[in-house]
Amino acid sequence: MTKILLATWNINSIRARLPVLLKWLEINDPDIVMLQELKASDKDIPKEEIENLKYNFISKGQKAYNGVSILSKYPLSDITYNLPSYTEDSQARYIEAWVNINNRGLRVASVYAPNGNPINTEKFSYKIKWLENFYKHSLKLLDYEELTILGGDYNICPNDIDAADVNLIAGDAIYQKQARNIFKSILNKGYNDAYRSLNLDDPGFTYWDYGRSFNNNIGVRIDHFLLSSYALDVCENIFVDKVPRAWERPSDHTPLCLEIDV
DNA sequence: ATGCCGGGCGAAGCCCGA
Repeated sequence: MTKILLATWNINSIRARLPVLLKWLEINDPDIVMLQELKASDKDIPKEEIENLKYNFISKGQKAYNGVSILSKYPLSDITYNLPSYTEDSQARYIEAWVNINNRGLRVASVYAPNGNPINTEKFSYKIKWLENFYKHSLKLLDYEELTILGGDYNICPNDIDAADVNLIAGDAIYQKQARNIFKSILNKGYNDAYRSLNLDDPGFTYWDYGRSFNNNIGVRIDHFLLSSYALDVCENIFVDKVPRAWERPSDHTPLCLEIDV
């Protein structure tokens, strides 16, 4: 058996966050990392520094906004650079790959769902359209009957326990029923919200606004690992690493970590 | 409880994030 540590992290600019990212990688030595919000085109991503830490690095970058990547100590293949169900999407929000681990493996994706604010605008309808297409593709992946791990910033706060104060986000796109219902549909079709499957009581916040929110613990749980049942079966542990959120020049998100034994 | 932070772009002020 091989123990694998995975993480998903919205780093809010890979260039501004490079020192924090490299420090975190060196301390924790994760095997697979899904990053979101790189805010850089592929040519502007400092991938050599990451590859120097013995990672295979793939990305779908975009100038100024969005951008997703996967880091892996194991070989990556069968790479998909967008949602096959939404190839006309102009924003870099999805990358998927097969990870070969000792001639077995798992399928992973780095997911960055749209923010969707303000509601009652085309930004929110785009969020819903994107999520519907993600839903469609995620169902297709279930047919493969693989260890499937879809990690990312879903920009969805699934339930009341996932927010410090629901009154603060009542009008926010992350808390709208339309978006939350799509998330629930994905779970109803067979995916597991890994954090909530294993932690019934801890809120598990992964995001705190810049300013005083982190010190006051006014957070939300919007970053998630969605697992096929085969992946949940090999899941050993899942936890939020709040440490880098307290470092200098942090991202407003902190890593969500998952340990599996395959 | 809004962008007052923070980042990108591009060279001031606007777009974006949740």
